[in-house]
Amino acid sequence: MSIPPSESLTESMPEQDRLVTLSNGTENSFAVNAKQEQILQGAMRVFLQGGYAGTSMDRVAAAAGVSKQTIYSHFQDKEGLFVALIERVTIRKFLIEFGPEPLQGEPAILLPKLAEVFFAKMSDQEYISLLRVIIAESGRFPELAQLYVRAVIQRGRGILGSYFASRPELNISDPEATAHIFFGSLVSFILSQEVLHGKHTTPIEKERLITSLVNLILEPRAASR
Amino acid sequence: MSIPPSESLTESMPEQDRLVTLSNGTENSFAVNAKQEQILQGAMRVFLQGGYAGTSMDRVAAAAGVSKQTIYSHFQDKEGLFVALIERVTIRKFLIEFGPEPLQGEPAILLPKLAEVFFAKMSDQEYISLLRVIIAESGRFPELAQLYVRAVIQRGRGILGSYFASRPELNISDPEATAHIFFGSLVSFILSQEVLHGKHTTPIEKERLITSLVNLILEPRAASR
DNA sequence: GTCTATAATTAGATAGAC
DNA sequence: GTCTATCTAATTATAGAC
Repeated sequence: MSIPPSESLTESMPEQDRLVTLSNGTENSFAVNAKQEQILQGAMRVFLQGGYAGTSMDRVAAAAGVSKQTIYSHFQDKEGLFVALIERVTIRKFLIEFGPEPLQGEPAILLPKLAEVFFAKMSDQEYISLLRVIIAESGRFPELAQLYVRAVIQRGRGILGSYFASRPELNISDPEATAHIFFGSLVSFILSQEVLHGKHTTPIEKERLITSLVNLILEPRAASR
Repeated sequence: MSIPPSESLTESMPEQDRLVTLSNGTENSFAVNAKQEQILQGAMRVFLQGGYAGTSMDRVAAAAGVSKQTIYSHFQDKEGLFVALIERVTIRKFLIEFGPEPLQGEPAILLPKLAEVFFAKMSDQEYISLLRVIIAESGRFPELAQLYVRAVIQRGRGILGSYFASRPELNISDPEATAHIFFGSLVSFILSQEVLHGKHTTPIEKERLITSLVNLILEPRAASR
C-alpha cells in the first residue's frame, strides 16, 4: 500500500546533489522518485514543444501517462512544474557541457575543436527547443533566464576567457570580450540557422564560420599572405 | 453612417506599398484604415508582451479600445491577426534599419559606428520584445521566423559582407562569414544582456565588445605591440 | 461597422473514492 | 498516492441589435 517495489533504477541516485541554488528551497527539483521522473519526462516533451502558455496540464498528464491529480500531488501548480523542469534541464545539460578542468592545448588545435564540440552539443532538437523556450519565457520567468545566463553563458565565457588569458602569444587585450565574440558567433549561428529555420532559405556551412572565426583570433592575415 | 470623418492621418499613406511577399495574399497587412491601425497598435502592446498563446483576444480588444467583434471583422482569427502584426512590425523596423545605399568609409571609422548604431536600434524595449516573440513563436510560426531571417539577418549580412569584399586591404577571405561574426557577436550580446536579463547579474560594457571586435577585424595585434 | 451578449470549448485546479 | 469526475473561470469565436 505504501512502498511500491522495484524502483532501484532511480533509487540508486542520491537525492541531494544540487550544485546550484534553485528557486524552490523546499523541494528538490531533481528527480526524486520514479513518478516525478515520469512526470518530468512527459512535461519536457510538451513544454519544450509548446512553451508555457501554449501547454495545458491535460497535455502534460497525457504525455506523462498519469492523471492530472498525480501531477498536482508532486508539484504545486503549473508554474512550479515548469520552473522545476527548466531548472533541471538547464543544469543537467551543462553539468556535461564543460568539465571542471580548464582548457589547454595549442590554440590552432583547441579552438576549432571547441567550436565543433559546441555545435555538436547545440545541434540536437532538444537543446534547440530548450533555447527557444528559455528565450520565449524570459519575460515571464526572468529567474530561469538568469539561471541559464549564469550556468551556461557566464560559465563558458569564463572558461574560454581564462584560456585566452593564459596564452599571451595570442595578444588578446580583453580575453572575456573575445570569449564572448567566440561563443556569441556560434550561438547566433545556431539561432539563425536552426531556431529561426534560416538553413532552409540561407544555408551556410558551419565550417566557414569556424574557419573565419579561428583565423581572426589566431592569424587574421596568415591565410592570404 | 458609413464613412467616419477625419482620417487624413492614415489616409495619406498609400495602401499598396509592400516590398516583401507576405503570407495572406488577399488582405494587405499594412495599415489600411484607422480602425485596423488602432487594432494593430493595441495588439502590438499585448502580443509583444505575452506572446501568442499567452495573449487572449479579450486583452487585445481592451488594449486596442475596441470590441472583440470589431477585431474579427478586420482579421480572420487570432492567428491571422498575429501574423499580420508581426509581419508588419518586422518589415517596418527594417525598412529603416539599413538604407539601400551600400556602406562606405574607412573601416576604423565605419565599423565602430555601425556597431553603435546597431546597438542603438536594438536596445529599445519594443525591439527586444519583438526579438523575443519571433524566437518564441518560431516553432509555431516558422514563416515569421524566416521572414525575419530574410528581411533582417540576411540583409544585414549581405550589406556588410559586400563592404568587406570591397576592402581588399582587410584581407578577409570569407566576407560573408566575417559579417556573420560581426553581427552575431552584437546580437548575442543583446540576447544575453537584455533579453535574458544578464546585465543584472553579469553586466559587460558594450564598448569592450566593440573594441575587441573591431580590433580582431582590423589589426588584432596592433593594440599591444 | 461596431457593439453587447452569448455560445461552445478548454483551461487550471480540486473533491472524493480506492 | 493515484485515479475519475467535476467545479469554476477563461478562452476563441459568433449571433443579433443598432
